[in-house]
Amino acid sequence: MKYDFKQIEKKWQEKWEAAGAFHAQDFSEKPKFYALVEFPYPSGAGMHVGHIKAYIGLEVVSRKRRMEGYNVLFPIGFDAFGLPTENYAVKTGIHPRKVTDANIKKFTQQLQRVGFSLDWSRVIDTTDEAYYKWTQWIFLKMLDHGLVFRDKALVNYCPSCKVVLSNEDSQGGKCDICHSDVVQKSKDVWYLRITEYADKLLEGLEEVDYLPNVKQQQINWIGRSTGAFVDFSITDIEEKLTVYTTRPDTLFGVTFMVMAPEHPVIDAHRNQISNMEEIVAYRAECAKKTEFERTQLNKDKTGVRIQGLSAVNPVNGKEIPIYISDYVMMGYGTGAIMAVPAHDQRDYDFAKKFGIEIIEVIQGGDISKEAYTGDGEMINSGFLNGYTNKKDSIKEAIAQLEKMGKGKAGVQYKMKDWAFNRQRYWGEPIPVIHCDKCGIVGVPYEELPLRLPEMENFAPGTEGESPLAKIASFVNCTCPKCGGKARRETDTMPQWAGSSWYFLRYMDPHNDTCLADPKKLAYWSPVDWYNGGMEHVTRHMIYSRFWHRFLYDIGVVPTKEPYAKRTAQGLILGPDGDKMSKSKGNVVDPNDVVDEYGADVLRLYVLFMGDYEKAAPWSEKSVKGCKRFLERTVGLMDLVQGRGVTPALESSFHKTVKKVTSDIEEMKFNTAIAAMMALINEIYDAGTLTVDEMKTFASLLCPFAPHISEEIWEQCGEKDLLSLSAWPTFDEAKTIDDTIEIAVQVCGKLRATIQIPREADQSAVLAAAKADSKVQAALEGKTIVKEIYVPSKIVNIVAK
RNA sequence: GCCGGAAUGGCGGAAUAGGUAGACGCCUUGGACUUAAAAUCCAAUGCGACGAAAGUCGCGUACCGGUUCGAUUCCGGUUUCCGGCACCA
Repeated sequence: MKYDFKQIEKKWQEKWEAAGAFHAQDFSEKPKFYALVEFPYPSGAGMHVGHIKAYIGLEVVSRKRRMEGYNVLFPIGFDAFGLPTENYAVKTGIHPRKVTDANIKKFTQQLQRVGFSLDWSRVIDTTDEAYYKWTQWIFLKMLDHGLVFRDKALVNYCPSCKVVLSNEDSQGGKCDICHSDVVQKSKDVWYLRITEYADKLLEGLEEVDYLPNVKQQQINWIGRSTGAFVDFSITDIEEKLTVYTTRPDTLFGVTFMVMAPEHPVIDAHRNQISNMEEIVAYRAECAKKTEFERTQLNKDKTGVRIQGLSAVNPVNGKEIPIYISDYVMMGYGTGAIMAVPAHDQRDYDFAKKFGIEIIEVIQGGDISKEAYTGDGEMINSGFLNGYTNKKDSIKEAIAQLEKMGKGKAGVQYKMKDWAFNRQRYWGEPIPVIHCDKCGIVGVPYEELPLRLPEMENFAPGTEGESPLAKIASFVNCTCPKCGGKARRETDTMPQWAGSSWYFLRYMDPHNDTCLADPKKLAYWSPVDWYNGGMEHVTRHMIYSRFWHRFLYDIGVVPTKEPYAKRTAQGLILGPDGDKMSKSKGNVVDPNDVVDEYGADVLRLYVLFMGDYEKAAPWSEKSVKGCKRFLERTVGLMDLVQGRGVTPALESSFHKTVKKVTSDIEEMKFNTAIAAMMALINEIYDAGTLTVDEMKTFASLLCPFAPHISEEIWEQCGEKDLLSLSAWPTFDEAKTIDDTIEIAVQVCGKLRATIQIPREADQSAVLAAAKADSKVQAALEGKTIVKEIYVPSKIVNIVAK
């Protein structure tokens, strides 16, 4: 038999398609299995091999599960709204719709050439109005439930892209898209109240099976901390200054307070402040710095004392100064802190610079050198003196504060509300109308989808306005409530919107009366296994978990959590060991590999190159090794004779079936393939195998290299598709050898290996070990002190 | 700085409820086939020393130390690298 991969791969892809082999059945009698991979953004560059790696893991699992009798849903779609396409449209004048369609076509063709067992009847496209109708619907539901609000805020603004960016999109002070410097700008911003779901998102993690580091990253992202809100009175004014602290027990060590420069208390009491000019100047200085600069310059503390206002420590009545400094953020806690320089390094640095008193309240460090943040006995602390346990002292401090009416226990999160608008064309229009009389009014549900209007110039307006603002017919409308003249919102939703619920749409992709039929949602939910990149485990996963939990709360979806299990694949690095990127020119195109070696070789190599969860560099040489393996597999056909079992191979077959079966479930694809390679080497040594063994081998190989496996299956006389046939089984008893090899050590050093019957007892094994000539040589002239036998593993004889 | 994860031959990587380190593949070397090359097949292949050879001995899982009959695996410390968060009070 010849290995003509081009002809074989085309043949089987057509047969699978004609048979609808991979279409999921709604409401089948079989157990369901929903495998989800992160749908791609269809960029103009097409897919690279990293995409293949991201999908191939669950592709193998899905193919195996189908053979095991599951009703498998393994869908794909396209997350097609987004800036790169729009930027391309601005540059070339080609409509994003056309660009998107062309890119989707290219991605589809690439995916199909690799032979993925995806259900192509359920493809979704987030830019399809039949899809984004429901994205808008969910937004309106959130608006109805008070989870949407609008606020003027300093936002991250990219002067080059002319868009407002979320904190997540502007990390490191650089725009995620064009990498130019981000500046601060005051804007009206739409927010989703994700912070209201912080505890639910945290609790939900307890019931899901995510990789431990994925869970940990989400916990850190949400950033829950417990502590207390403490009220400080301010001299001569009524208002109190409330701070948040995780260590209320250090209150006796408070020697000053710090507010964020923009704190509203300052403006409210400007008349009492004698150095307002100095404060205004400092504010101007801070505004010039981007958030990135603010956080980078964390060594050198700057600030200004507010002259005319001072605070009173609620536990000891001491009057203390108040400063403003940009090391305190308006966006976390209350925008003001109580400073405990003896036990917080930032406060310590500030106190040293401004010559403020430092009072030690926890023993154990040397506060002449640095702040002490460890544990120890409380001192100089009135009613808290003598406490040595942090938990107890905090508890006592809160109890006392509550008694005095000066404070209460509280919780804070690092996670912020989700800025949910972009001034861009290629996104879902936010379905909201501004009415002078009625305020913000949602577009009526029956008017959805609110379509993206046609236009020709996609360049954003100046000052970060959306291109949609230029279309009068879109902007001008009537208020659905009062019927008066009104203006339509012109901002669109961020890239993350469409991907926050796409996994639900796959369950019922063509429904036009609801986002998905509740019966189908009930059948398929939740996603059994979700695989994707580590870069998406915080933003995308937390956003989508938030949307899903909201939909659960309003009775739309049947489960609290969308994803039962989450894994992540490692990157494929370029042949040079660097991250693949267009600019470095080290990108490997899957089409090139398929052309030269075939889809089965590509699939096998991506799985074999290393631990699936770790990064590994591409190696063309090693690709050839996988090709050899498939050629040797084809070559087995020449050795086939007879039926039944080849005695010399029987145990090896059972062992390999066992190993491949369990390795796939653990995503240890590399060792599964290694086991099949080892088996094939054994078969060549034996020089013969039966048709039945050949078929078993093809079945095992099918999830990895399905085209050649189907071909072999057919050549063995089978009429039905191997992809829909049964997964091989093994007999545990036949994986156990009668004769086992035991290593014999003398004083911990390996001296010999002996063959013994499995059931041999300890004395027989030790006798055999001592009878070995090499062991005897090592024991020569020594007396045996101790003999250790670990059944079926090792003998160690200790001698002096 | 904080939170995760990792470090094993020339290379990608196997093996951890403590038990023969280096499976499988790549590279390399020798041989077979061939007019020749490619492909294929067979053999060798952690490092070092001795030996004509069969072989023998020693050293080896980032580094230092510990527990143990026995440590890549467990414990303490150090270094380096990768990922995430970062003035979060």
